[in-house]
Amino acid sequence: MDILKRGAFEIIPEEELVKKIERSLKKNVPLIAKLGCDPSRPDLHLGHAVVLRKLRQFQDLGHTAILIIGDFTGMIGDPSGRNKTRPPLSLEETRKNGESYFEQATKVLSKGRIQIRYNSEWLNVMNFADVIKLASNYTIARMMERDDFTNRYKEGSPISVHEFLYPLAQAMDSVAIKSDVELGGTDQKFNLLVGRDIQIAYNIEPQVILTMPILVGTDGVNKMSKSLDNYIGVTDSPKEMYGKTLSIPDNLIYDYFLLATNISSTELTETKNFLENKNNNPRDIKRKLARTLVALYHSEDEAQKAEAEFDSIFIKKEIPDNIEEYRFNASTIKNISDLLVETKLAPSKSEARRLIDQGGVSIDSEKVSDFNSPIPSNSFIIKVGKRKFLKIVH
RNA sequence: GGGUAGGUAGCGAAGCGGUCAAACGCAACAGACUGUAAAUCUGUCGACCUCGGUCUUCGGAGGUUCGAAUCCUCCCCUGCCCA
Repeated sequence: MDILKRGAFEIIPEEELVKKIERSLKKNVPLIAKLGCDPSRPDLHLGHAVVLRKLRQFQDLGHTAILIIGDFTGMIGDPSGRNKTRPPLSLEETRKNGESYFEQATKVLSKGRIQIRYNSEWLNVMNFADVIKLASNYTIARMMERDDFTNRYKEGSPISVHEFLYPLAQAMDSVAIKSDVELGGTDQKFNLLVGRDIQIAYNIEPQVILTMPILVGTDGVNKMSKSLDNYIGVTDSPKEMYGKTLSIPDNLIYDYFLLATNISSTELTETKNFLENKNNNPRDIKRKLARTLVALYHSEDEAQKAEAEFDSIFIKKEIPDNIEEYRFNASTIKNISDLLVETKLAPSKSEARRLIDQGGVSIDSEKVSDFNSPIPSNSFIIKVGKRKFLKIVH
């Protein structure tokens, strides 16, 4: 129970979870822990990992984890935290994303004691009468309790009727798999609670809900999300992961240790003390955080390398060793600005010119001053901005 | 169904016949600085070329005009009020 409570924001109701666990131990029947995944954005980041890691703990305690891939609900789009209607996706798209989601999720989850279910399995076969029956179990007033709906309504921005169906559809997932516990971020609280109510309406023992805090993104302000580009992806390269971690504001260090790593509670306390002592440089502990994260998703070895590379590029301002290579094709590329566009280092020629004008481009450590400069005839390394390198090979 | 207010660059939001590629804010990008890819400051931020220009944009399609994001017509989308 202590393990499960670590980092958790809320468990509703906690006593019920205790009872379920006791019963499970006595009868030797594992609990069913549910986690719904939104396959509309298939790239997982540390924010998703917070909940996945909690699910992993359930697995480690011998319970069954069920990942619900919302291939069907993905067509609706979760309105949580949104101020806009989401563009709907096709079933095929959500399927495909679901597969990649699973692949990434197993970086955190154990492959044993896990089930994957696609919710189109039961949602796609419901007919209109079934939907009406489902919808009759919930009221508009209760739907409107949700902040995002209320806000959008007050602001006068559109809310489509089908968006009301989202929490209900998600609740049907809980009915279908008879979940004992459902995990989610605090922003999912409403949806998870609807699941409880709908389970009761369908005469199923209601699930306990366990919410995890939302991980703040690298900008230190908003929740971590791909669309805000303040995320650290679970598939990010060691280099990226390390660098992004160092860019988080100092006040997030503790939360990241708590929510995104496995360090022991004694280490957590040490971290806290370290940060509270004004004589310490937070950078030191942040470097440890970055190493820990890289080690978790890659390896200890990679973590060391990433750190060494980071130091060499940003502290000593050297050029990294292993740079991506690009095979140069002389027929279409005449000058530097063409090259920037061709290699996607710049989105357009105007942009390429701007970069050069502003001194953002260099070749073998020499600033490029003229966008019409010819391409050197031997291989060279081109650098754009602070951290984009590309080796051009003839 | 009726009334009314709107749809402008990635987002928010000015503009309401020429001086508008379109103020301003945010985001983004580059530079300086820094332990950092943070903060701050400076610059850039439709496309294309010889930097002086050229071309395509302001929900969509037509029209008026020497000239339209700005006026007119029709259509599509959204909010609000009334039924």
